[in-house]
Amino acid sequence: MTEELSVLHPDVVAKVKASMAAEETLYDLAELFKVFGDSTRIKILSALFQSEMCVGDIAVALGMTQSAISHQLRVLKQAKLVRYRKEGKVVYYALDDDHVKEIFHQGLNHINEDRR
Amino acid sequence: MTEELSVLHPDVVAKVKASMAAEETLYDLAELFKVFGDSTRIKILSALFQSEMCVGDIAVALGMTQSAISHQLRVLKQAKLVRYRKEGKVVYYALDDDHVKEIFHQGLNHINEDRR
DNA sequence: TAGATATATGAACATTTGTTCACATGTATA
DNA sequence: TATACATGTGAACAAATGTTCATATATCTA
Repeated sequence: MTEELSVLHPDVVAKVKASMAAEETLYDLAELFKVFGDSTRIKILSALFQSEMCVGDIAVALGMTQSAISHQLRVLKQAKLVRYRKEGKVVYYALDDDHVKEIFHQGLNHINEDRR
Repeated sequence: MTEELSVLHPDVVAKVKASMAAEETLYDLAELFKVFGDSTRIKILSALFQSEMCVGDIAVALGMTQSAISHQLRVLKQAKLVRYRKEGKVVYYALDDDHVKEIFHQGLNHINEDRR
């Protein structure tokens, strides 16, 4: 960042900078997408698309360790993408809101478009 | 993955596994979101939201190195999130399609919902 | 043609991240 | 109450990732 960069289009740069969302908002947005950007977490979300599930069953469905799933569920929980309810020693996880589904579907749209 | 996991709800697991998208599709989806999951790339996309821009101006607008921007533009290009056109020695980048905007906005919706 | 400018790229380095392993916590049941 | 079971969690390790630095490539202009 120490290099000297000349501005080719000062008007454009000024207008663009003025129109951009707050630094913090963009950071939060990147953090949100980061959560979607892991195949284990995407698989978990995809599974919960169908119905709520407990931790052990998710692990079996994905062929992964209970511990790995639990770690990732924590990430999804912190991002408010999933919610949970306890029933005795079993914990059931479910998608938290419909934004998850919509973000998911928009992503699929883009991917399918690529394959035309 | 060597541990023994018992299935608590065999019916649910079977139904969920049957309903999930193909492994490869979910992998590609995660790869797509991974591209959105970096604040530099999010800022670049956010900037291009307003108008097309050349590499140097993006660097100035974001206060970052030309090299860093160029590296990230390559990632965005590979994911088909941006396209470019050359005009002499200047290269202008722009958003590739509207899915980018929609995914972006869905993400913002989720974030704003969190702040209620 | 030589030099300046805009962009691209490879290697190196530090940081982040996901899984594993071992074990802690909490709950049901014999 | 002791044991089994479901889940959560910290530390360690390997792999992936983003930036920097140096330099390559391409194009314009004096």
